[in-house]
This record gives sequence, C-alpha cells and structure tokens, in this order.
Amino acid sequence: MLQDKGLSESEEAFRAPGPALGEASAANVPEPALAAPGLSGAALGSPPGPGADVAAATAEQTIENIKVGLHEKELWKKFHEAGTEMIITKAGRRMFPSYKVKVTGMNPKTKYILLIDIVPADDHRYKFCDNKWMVAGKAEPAMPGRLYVHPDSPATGAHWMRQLVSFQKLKLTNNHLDPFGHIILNSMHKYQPRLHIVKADENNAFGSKNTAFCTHVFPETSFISVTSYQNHKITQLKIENNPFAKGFRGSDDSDLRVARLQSKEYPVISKSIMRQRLISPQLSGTPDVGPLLGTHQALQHYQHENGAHSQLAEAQDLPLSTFPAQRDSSLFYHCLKRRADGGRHLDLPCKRSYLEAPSSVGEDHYFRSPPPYDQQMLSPSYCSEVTPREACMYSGSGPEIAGVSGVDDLPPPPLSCNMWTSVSPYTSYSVQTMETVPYQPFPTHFTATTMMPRLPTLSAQSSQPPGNTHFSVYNQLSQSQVRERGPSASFPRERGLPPGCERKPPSPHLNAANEFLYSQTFSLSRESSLQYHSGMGTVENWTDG
DNA sequence: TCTTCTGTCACTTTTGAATTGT
DNA sequence: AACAATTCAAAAGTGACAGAAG
Repeated sequence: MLQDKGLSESEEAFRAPGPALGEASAANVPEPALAAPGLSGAALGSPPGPGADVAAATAEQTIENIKVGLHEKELWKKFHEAGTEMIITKAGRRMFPSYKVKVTGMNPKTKYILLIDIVPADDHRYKFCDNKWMVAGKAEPAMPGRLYVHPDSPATGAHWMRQLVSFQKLKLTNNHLDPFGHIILNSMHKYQPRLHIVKADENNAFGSKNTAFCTHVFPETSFISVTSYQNHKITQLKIENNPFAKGFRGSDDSDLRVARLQSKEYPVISKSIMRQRLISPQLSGTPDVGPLLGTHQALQHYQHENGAHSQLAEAQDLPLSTFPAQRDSSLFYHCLKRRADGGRHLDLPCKRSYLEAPSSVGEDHYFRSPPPYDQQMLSPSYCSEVTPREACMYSGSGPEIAGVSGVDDLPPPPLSCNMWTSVSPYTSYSVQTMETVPYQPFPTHFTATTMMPRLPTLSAQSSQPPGNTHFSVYNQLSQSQVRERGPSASFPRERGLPPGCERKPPSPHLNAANEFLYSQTFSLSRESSLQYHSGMGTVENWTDG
C-alpha cells in the first residue's frame, strides 16, 4: 500500500530545514498520547455488527487522543500577522506556506484518511485599500466544496505519525469549472483550511455503524484568496521563504521591482475607499465578530488535560460544524452537538444569487457534455491504491462512487486521477437558499451539497496576533443515519478532463470518506433546525446541549 | 475610472530518465 | 550484472507585468 514513493511527499516535508521542524515541535501538540487504555487493534479492527458499538466506543477514545501540530507555525504566524494571501489561478496554484502537520496520538495499527477542505471564514468580500484589508461587501456564493485527500490515504497511524504530513500539493483555483479537482475559491474572500482525520480501518471503515473522525483548525492558516498579491509584505514573505520565488530575491532587478511594489503599499485613497470606510468602520483591522457566535449553547465540552478541552459527540447526533476563531492561547478541542431543534436559520444575503450567476455557453456545454470518465468515477469497485505523488483531489459523484454504494462489483475504471466530489462536511447557512436557488453552472444537487458554511470570523489578520491554538472536533457518525439520507441526491457528475489527464479511481476508503462527509452535510441540509454551530473557545461559553 | 482577472514572461526548483562509475 | 551516483533536460512552480474585462 505504501510504496516508497508514496511517502515522498511526507518525506519531503520531513526533510525540511531544521528550524521548521523545531517550530513544529513547538506547536501546541502534547507528546504523543498513545492509544487510550484498553484500546486494541483488534477492537478497532473488529467488523461491523454486534461488536460495532464496542469498536465505535474504542474509536471514539482513539480519535480523541489524536493531536495535530502545525508545521512551520512560526512562518504561518508571520504570514498571518501580515494578512496571509494565497494566489489562486485558473490552472491552480499551490499554497505557500504549505499545509504540513505533525500528527500524534493515533493508533499505530488503525488506518486513517487525512483530508483538507477550505471553508469561507466569513461572509465578506474584501478589498485591499490603504495597506489594509477591508470588507468590500457580501461574499460571493461559496464555491463547490472540494476535499483534498492526502495521497497516502488511507494509511496506518504509524505511518502518519512517522513523519510530517504534507499537503503541499494542494492547489487552489478560481475556476468554477475546474476539472482537475483543485479546491475552488472566490477571489478576495477569506478562507480557513481545515484538516479532517477519518478513521478508515479495513474492517471498521465507513460501512460500520459508527465512523469516527476529527477536525482540526489552525486559525493562523486562514488566508484571503487573491489573483495577484495585494500586500507587499506578503509578497516579500513569499519571496523570502518560497524556494520557487528565489528568482525574485535580492538582485538589482528585484530591487527595482520592490521599489515599484512599494508604491503600491501606500496607495492613494480614493473616494470610494473613504466611502467604504465610512460604511464599514469595523473594517480597518478590527476583528469583526462572526454573525453566528453564540450558538455555543448547543455544544458540549469536556475538560481536557493540560488546559485543553475535548468534546465528544454522541454518535448519531453530531453534525460537523465550523469553528470560531480563537484568540486564546490554550488548546481546545471542540465537539459540536446538534440540538434537537435549537439550530439557527441564517439566511445570509449574497452579492448575487446563484440564479443570477451568469452561465456562459462554455459552462453549459461543459456540464452537459458527457464526461469521458464520468461513469467510471461512479464505479469505485476496488480497493485502489492512491498513486503516490499525484494530486489527490476528488471530485465527482458521491454516494455513487462510494465503496458502500453497491456498485463494488463493477470493474475498476481506467482512470488515474484521484478526483472525487468534494463535500462540504458542514452544515450550510441556509437551507432555503440551498434548495431553491441553484447555482446554475452546477447541477442543483451539487449546489445543495456544496454551499459552504462560513466560519465565524477569524482573528483579524493584520491587527491581531495569530491564535496560538487550533480547534478540533471529534465526531462519531452514525452510518445508518447517513444511509437513510438517500445517496442519489447530490453529487455532481464528474466533468470532463483535458486530454492526457487520466485519473485513478479513488479507493473505497476515500469514496467512503467522501460519502461520509457528504452525508453529514446532506443530512444537515434537510434539517433547518441546525444551520450552523459555533462557539468561542472559552469554557464559559460551552454548555451541555 | 477603478478594481480585478488573465495570459505570458523570465526565472527557479523539482523530477525522472539516461548515463556513467563502482 | 547489479547497484549507486551523477548529469541533464523537461516539467512544474514562482511573482511580475501588461493588458483585458467588468
């Protein structure tokens, strides 16, 4: 399963210069918390059935013990303090700093899937004026949610813990029709990457009654997506730290470039900017409080050792949720628990509705043309290995491609790209919006699953020190609850790929993870009682649901 | 007019095949 | 013959820039 090359991406990160590793060790990650007492590989590997509950309970303990530390935290902080920007291009652009984590506390023998999604941090659109990021209006409708699954997935806990886990090949795009599976973002919007760890043991994967997973959020990894850099400080940080930008370091020529750039650092303040400031006085670096704060009553928390807080959700009663920014320095684990009917309905206005979104002829054609690999993606029939070093974006169908979809006996598709429909594992803002205002370029069902929630506003990028902590959610999903949602509702069919971009079918693990996350979203989208959960990371804010 | 986006450029690093040496 | 080390070209990634688009 894990070929030598399959480890390469992680190894690359692991071979990173010394200081980076030092920073990683300085992250808020306790020493490895090995398997919980009583945990055994046999229990984790027990097949579903009568023992599923026991296995689930064990998994719950296990997932709780997983700690994740952000690699190059200091570098991330530098960027965060300046207001991280990430270039997005039509072809897709990597993130820098790249997302690398050190994971501990896994059961060495249990298999896990590590994946990342990127969700809106708030519902604002931004503009860079007067050397500051300012709110420029309401956010565009969220782009189709996609997941980036680590190429090594699924792999054992021992593998993940052996070295840094690098997501450096993750790419961001602003191409709504991106066929490569890159994560689609809107320019000039603020986003928050999230790491999900899903237990995917061979014998206790998503087919089991309960599936354990956890989510980790590092506030300092939030960023504003741009098509060209706005803040000269960010440009310089990128040039200084990104080896690929070495060509822009130091020389006379680059000095000239810098001089040119610096004129951009202090732009003339236009009337519109002044008007904007008057309209939005909170914009100038003041942390805007997310509109969803205060729903923490729905959350449960448990005191965790060393001041951290761990939250365990009850199986079958836990939606994935998004997290607020946190400025505390302590480590928190959040676990969100859905209230029976205490959710909030938030109908956030958008700059334009999906129906108003223009749909070009090209887009129309694109989606109506039968993709050559479309159906192939629907037959995740075998346990394929994820090709090492390949992009690991998954797009396309959901339940259809899941290993539990009942199409397992189909022959493996001759695909090579690991595209997989991404799923927003979190509830959406507004059910009404999702169900009645389809985003035209995508099938309605796709839209319904990809309307992404927005995180409560993260700490202000330029004026607030980055949080020293990250958020985690531990979850225990009821698979039966997932299944009854009906699998057909939602994934978009895979779209066409340019010639030469072959794809490999995602493994059942990955498909299952996708379905699993998707189903969470879907289940929530049908229940207006819960739209969004959030909470500030203080003990006082958390009460039993 | 202004802001944002796109394609292209010159530059770099990365990658992997081919070649050479042991 | 097998393996390791080296070389080199192609591929991929980078920010800058000019012009287009809205």
